[in-house]
Amino acid sequence: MSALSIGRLGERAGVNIETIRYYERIGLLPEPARSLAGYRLYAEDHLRRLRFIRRGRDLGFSIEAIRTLLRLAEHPDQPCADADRLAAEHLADVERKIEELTRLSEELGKMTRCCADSVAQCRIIDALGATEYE
Amino acid sequence: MSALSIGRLGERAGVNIETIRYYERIGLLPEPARSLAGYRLYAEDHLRRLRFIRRGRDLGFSIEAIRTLLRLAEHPDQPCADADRLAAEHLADVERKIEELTRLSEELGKMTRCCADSVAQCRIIDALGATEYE
DNA sequence: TTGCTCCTCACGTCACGTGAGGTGGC
DNA sequence: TTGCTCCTCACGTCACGTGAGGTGGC
Repeated sequence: MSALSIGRLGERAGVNIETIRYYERIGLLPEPARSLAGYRLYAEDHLRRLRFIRRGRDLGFSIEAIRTLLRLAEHPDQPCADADRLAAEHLADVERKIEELTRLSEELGKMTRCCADSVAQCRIIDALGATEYE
Repeated sequence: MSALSIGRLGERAGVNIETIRYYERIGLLPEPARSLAGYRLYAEDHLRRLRFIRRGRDLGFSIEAIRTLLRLAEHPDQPCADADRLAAEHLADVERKIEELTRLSEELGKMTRCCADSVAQCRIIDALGATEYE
């Protein structure tokens, strides 16, 4: 059971060192023990928790959502309606964003690969209202 | 040709007042004339420019991209290859983001509406690695 | 001694929005 | 006088990343 340095922890979890310190500052990751020189010494449980956080971030959950999910994960006997609701809300957000971006890419698609040769005939500048300039 | 107050300008362009002052600070919108009391007095050209900026933002262009597009719009005689490239790059960004979010929504879709009743069997917590906790 | 890891603290990022505290105009 | 608009300036947002200046460990 050797302790992990912050560098090793970051490597194993795929998380930047400063990000780990940031998670500690905001109370997402518990403060680890320290060596005599003041180096952080992490246990296996820190690694599990940090990986949990990272997967949550990869899935696009906010820090506050992850905070809630971590609390839930610590109480396996409780109902998981909260987790279900968090995930459903997040999914709805993601789907809304996809719709928005799809509309956007259609707009942009109309504009690109257009240009005759000069800005005066440019559909991009045109779409932004540049024809009102002279 | 009456001048517009910042409030009227914001209304007509659909832009928040503080955002207008921010655009002025970063040099995106030229400094307007001032009344004796120090109130900003905008001309029609400011309105056109601000609408151009707003449409660009609505299309998801960065401030720096808009800065370039504005410069291009002021030179209608020049080739518009730069505008074309900016729009194409932006479109590629948007499409990449759509793909990412689509993958993400598929992941989330697998997780939601799952829960038997307790966190112990929760697919959401499970997916985040909570089973490694006990 | 060298080079690496670690430490803290402050500031930067992006594009704004909010809030404090005050003044001018009808 | 009232209420509205405007003014400046500083700080907050989100989730970090970077950089300064320094120290410990092999």
